[in-house]
Amino acid sequence: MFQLDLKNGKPIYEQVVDKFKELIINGVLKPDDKIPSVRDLAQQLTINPNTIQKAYRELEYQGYIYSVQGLGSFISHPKTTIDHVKANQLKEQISSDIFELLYMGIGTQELKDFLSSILTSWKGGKEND
Amino acid sequence: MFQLDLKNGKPIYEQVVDKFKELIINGVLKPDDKIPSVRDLAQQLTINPNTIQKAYRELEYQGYIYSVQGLGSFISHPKTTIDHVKANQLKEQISSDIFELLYMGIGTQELKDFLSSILTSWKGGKEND
DNA sequence: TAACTGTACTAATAGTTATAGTACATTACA
DNA sequence: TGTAATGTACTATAACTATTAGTACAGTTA
Repeated sequence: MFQLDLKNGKPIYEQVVDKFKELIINGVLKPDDKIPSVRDLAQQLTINPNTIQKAYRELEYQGYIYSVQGLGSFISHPKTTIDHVKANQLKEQISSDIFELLYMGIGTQELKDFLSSILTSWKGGKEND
Repeated sequence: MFQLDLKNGKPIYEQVVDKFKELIINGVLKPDDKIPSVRDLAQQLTINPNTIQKAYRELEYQGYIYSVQGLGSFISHPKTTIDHVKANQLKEQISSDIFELLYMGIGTQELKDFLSSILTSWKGGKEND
């Protein structure tokens, strides 16, 4: 399903969480899609099942998947209400990253073009709904 | 000089690093400004000097400060060349954060306005050079 | 010399991460 | 019914990280 970088410094379960979030946000995984079982994915990635379980628990806590005993784990439906606390955290992160880029000397026009290209490339799986 | 959140989950030395980076990037601290000694800042924040030392070592490694034995630690002059590896890492982080905001349901126009306001507010201490 | 500075260690403690193993409840299906 | 697969919840252990504590040394200033 995807690759891991075990020498990344970043905890394995966080890498799993991030990968799934990326696939969900980019529309590769769609609502009610089934994801591999804890034991299967652990075997595929040759890591311990507990590590996957921790990742799935975190993904469920963050609202990206839901799990049903005996059935498996599945992609959640997007929320209809915005979590403003989380949104503001993301905004602050974006803000400080942009400031750091500007401090490093990136051109204002280059930065604008980069941000425009992100907005343009946003499809997010909405087109197939 | 600033406040710490000891119950943040984030390591203390990383919080110190981030705070200094913020002050430097926003132009509050200017090149060759002296920052508190390892022992002084540790006393101010009531934490261990080794934690501050680790933060300063990291800041020096990242190029934000320079230290001179017997003299103290000071704000570095901005680099004249862009670190493209670091710039690309920042771009990827910005990109995924923006996608996450869009996935959460933030309006495209609201996002554009937010990004514009960041660019507008960029002064970064260049005006007093 | 005395006081301050950064730097480099060792050691101990607490917390986190990952692995290993076990057990139990729920679901689907033959 | 029974079996296999699933999620879930534990305990235990080892390795690593973060933090504190203490000591020591070298360079700078007055």
